[in-house]
Amino acid sequence: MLDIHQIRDNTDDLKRALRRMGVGEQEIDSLRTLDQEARELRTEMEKLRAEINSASKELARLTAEQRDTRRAELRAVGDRIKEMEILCGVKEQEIRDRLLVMPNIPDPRVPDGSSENDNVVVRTGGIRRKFTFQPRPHWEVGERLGILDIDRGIKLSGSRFYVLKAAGAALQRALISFMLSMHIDQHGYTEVYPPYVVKRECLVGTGQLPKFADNLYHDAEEDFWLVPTAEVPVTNLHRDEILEAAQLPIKYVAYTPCFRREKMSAGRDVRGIKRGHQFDKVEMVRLCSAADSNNQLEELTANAEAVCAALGLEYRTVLVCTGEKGEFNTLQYDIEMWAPASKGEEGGEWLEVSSCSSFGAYQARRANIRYRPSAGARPEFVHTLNGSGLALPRVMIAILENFQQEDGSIEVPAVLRPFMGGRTHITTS
RNA sequence: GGAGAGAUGGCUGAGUGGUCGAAAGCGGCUGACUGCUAAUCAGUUGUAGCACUAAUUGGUGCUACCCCGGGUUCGAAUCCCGGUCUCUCCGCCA
Repeated sequence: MLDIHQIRDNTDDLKRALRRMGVGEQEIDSLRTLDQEARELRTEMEKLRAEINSASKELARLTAEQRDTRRAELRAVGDRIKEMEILCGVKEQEIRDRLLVMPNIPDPRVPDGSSENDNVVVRTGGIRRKFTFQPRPHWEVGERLGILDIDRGIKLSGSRFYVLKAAGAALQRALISFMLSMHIDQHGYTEVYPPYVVKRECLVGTGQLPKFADNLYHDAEEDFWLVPTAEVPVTNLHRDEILEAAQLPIKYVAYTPCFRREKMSAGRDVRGIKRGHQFDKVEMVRLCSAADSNNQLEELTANAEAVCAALGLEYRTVLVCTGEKGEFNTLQYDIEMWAPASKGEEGGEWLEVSSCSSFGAYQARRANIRYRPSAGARPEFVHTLNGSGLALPRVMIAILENFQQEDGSIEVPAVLRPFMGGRTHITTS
């Protein structure tokens, strides 16, 4: 969330910046008024409380008779404080609630726009594969080979679930192992195995709550929440902590399943395995100092691109526009892989396999993650970043569609073979 | 799941209604002494909010914070209620 001081002291700059994210000026003005009112109340209350405190100290030294009259007066003051406390509490809660859903200030580099057509391609990699036959969509390739079973996924759990079998399950597992190894061994990340179920504070910390509760699976009995991304447990590892400057940057990588209700995308991407309620992802998370976060984002994005390149798949990196990016990040790069048959009859499309974002201090302020710039100095909020490295189903789609052979088999990307017992092809037998 | 014990500042740990933001020790910082280190001695040492002050990274005051949330009281670390977490013992279990 934003710092209330920013709203107080830099109102005009803030208005200008947030207008790009669709926040009206009156929204900020009313927040300012609310803050002003709450502070006046709070100041008044503190004065009254000071009166009681000093009077109470005297009271201890008075005789029994002297106390009685004074007591009655003080009790009346106490009652007034209680009334004000309630009123002030309501206002302060309102401020907090509104700050928690207010978007972050976008980086000046973020392009304005309302749809993916306004995203800017900043890099491309790999080469497009040429087919001597009509490539089939992944659901056909997978079903024919007996490695993908969508019908039985639906039987077990309903729409947007699927089953991977035999070499399909092995391929996904190989991808996970390969990605983790790469980030750990070549990119210097520390692997984390976090809980897949977290408390509500974690989701408030990274921003999913309160605004996006709709997209989360929730166990009401224990108030447990299934993680929609490893970003949530991993970023929250250092919630309410003060880190040493020497520890930064911290680089974590975690493989987890992700659970999402996808209510908002009902009817979209229903074919195949592109969008499910449960999917696997390898996620990178970084915590760093404010001065370092630009570099950290470039590095993190490069780490995700390295996976695409190693697999030998065509990809591109886009700078996401104001209307399409996450509301709470400052800057977002999406990495997309080309899937030649993912739209069935209509042909191919770019699939988002990674989203790499920098959040500035926005999440750190929510989750209270700080660091001490030098010994004895005041703690400051860290900057947080995260990015997929990568999301499994879409990479599976890209592999199934790009590496399919005319005979219906799939060539296993060379870098994955060591993780699949040296296997070079997935065939029906 | 059952029974019991506990939660205090960076750490250990006292404190059972006012003089407690909190003893003592450790640690940290500053200074003195010493050729250096160590030792010793003296001083100092929590966080946040707000107001005032306009002071080249400050100063003064007030408020809040002794796990969290309520309550009693003129006054709560201390008493009462609810919750969370930790530890020990028993049970169960991959």
